[in-house]
Amino acid sequence: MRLSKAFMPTLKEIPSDAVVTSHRLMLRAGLVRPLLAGVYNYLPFGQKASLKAMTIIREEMDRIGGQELLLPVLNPVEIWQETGRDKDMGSEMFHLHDRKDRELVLAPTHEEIICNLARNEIRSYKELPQIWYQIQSKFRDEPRPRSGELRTRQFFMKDAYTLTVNYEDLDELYLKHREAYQRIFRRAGLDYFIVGASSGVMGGTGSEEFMIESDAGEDTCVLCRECGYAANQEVATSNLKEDHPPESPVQFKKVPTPGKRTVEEVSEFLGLPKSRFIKSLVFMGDEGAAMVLVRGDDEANESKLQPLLGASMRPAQPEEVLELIGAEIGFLGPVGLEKKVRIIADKRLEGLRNMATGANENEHHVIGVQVGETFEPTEWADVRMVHEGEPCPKCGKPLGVVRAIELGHIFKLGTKYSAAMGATVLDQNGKEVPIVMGSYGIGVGRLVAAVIENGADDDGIVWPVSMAPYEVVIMPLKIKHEESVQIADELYEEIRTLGWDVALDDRNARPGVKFKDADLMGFPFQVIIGEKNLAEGKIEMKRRCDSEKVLVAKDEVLAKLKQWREEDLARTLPEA
RNA sequence: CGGGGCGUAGCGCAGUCCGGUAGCGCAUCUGCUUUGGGAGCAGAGGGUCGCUGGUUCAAAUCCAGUCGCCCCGACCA
Repeated sequence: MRLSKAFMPTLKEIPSDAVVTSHRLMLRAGLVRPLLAGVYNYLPFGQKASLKAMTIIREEMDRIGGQELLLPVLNPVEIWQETGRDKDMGSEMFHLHDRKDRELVLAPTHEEIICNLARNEIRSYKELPQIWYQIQSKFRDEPRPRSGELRTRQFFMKDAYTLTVNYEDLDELYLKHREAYQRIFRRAGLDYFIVGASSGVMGGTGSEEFMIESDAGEDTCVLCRECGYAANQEVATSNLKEDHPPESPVQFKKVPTPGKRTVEEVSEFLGLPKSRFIKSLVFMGDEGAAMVLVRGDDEANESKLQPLLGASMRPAQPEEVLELIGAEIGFLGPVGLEKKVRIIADKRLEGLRNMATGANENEHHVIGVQVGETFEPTEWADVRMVHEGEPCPKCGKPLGVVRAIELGHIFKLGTKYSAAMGATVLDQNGKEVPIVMGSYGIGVGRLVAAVIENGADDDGIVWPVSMAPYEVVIMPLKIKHEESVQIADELYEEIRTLGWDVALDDRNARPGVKFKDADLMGFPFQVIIGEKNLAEGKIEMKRRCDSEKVLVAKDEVLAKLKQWREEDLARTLPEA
């Protein structure tokens, strides 16, 4: 690529509304431009980086036997009604109407379409297993697009689906995807980790996410540096022991607490530690209301509640609470409600003595509550949020909490979709069984952004060779100096014949401009051809990742480039 | 959807409080000089001040509405 002809609108100044590093750099380096909230133009250099990511993904998917196909983005809404996901997705799905006023949607994912294809075409277990994948635009009307490429409304995604006749085969293909993903992220140069995750609206029997640690991330993960336990905070657990010494029971009693609603306020008012409170939260779910109890110094984890309360779960409105219980939020408690409402108590409350909680009467609380005696919850569950420093559930060492970017998510779906849509095959016994499915996604734009986020410095992007739009830039510093230009041209042609992606900065620009752009755009290797060095038969080379600079003779440039390239690729080599 | 901020030239901003001829830097175009870390001089082009309505002799500026963008939260493969 001759940069004098390239469309590469780099920015000297930082765009004012870009906050996260990757977004700023993608704008400044001329990779993307916004069109509307959460929708971006990919300019040539951005597209080239995406293509590098897609190539890695394709190679690794093909390696495990994946077959690439392409499914339509435009879907009839009816197919989504079959599984009820048109409702589950709600306004996250884009809806539109065709000229005959038929309702269509833009696909946010493709389980239904895959299922439809399978039920039409697959009859026998002998045609299974199948691994199908595609790389293509997804549309999701996010409530709040943000952080540049990290959360958009239209984005490229590699989504893969496995079809098997039983769960053993699913487990095997799931593991294959897990390994393929490890290779993909390794090859992109990312220091990823894998966490157990919540399946959310996808459903199914288990899922794991591929994360990289980053302050720009939207997920929070709990990690044990000691034994390697890792989980999304949505599902993380810890091994907290009860920390209250045994003591003799306090008399159960109702006490006035005028105007004191929060645990904070009441605890100060009554002179009891927050850990002595039972926090009572009311949620609405698929089967009506439920009261959720956690200790006063704990937080309820709504992701853990979702499986218990169903897809429609949401916090109850103040009016709903008042109608249900007869008291306002702030004065709620489980005592006396056992017959009236489902009570889900966090396991940490089990057996606690002398607790305080709301009296279900405005301006009053009760003290001397003995859990299991004064009231008995409907069920026990782990519904609390795990925090930094709590003991690891596996080894007991203190847990760490980090922000992370989710790059990939793999799901064991089971038969949720195939059963709902009648996608069945005949098994070895001639019995009709629903196809067992798995689904596996990687956000391509997010992957590119994560690589930038991961490797940037004050001067700009630092691409690994594997992801760089161009691996080398040749920079004749003075375009009017014929010898510089001639040598630059020769090197450029020579490197091109190797099949490398090489750029020639033949712009008639001052050296400073070329240096700044080269650093900003993150070419892994710079070949700097200046008049003075050339007079001594030397050419300067700079490696972007560690700023190593060397002066070499002209005929040594290629050897040095090869060496650097090998070293760089070795860093991103997946384990065998 | 709740809270906050911002819309003035391609980009970054001032001007708005206190109404009175549309500004600055960078970028762009022309010419000359310059060429190892975002050049210098001289000249030039470019703006319905997001949009609609209102107040006023007069609105970028005041009032009302509306649209868009960003941030925090809610939500979320």
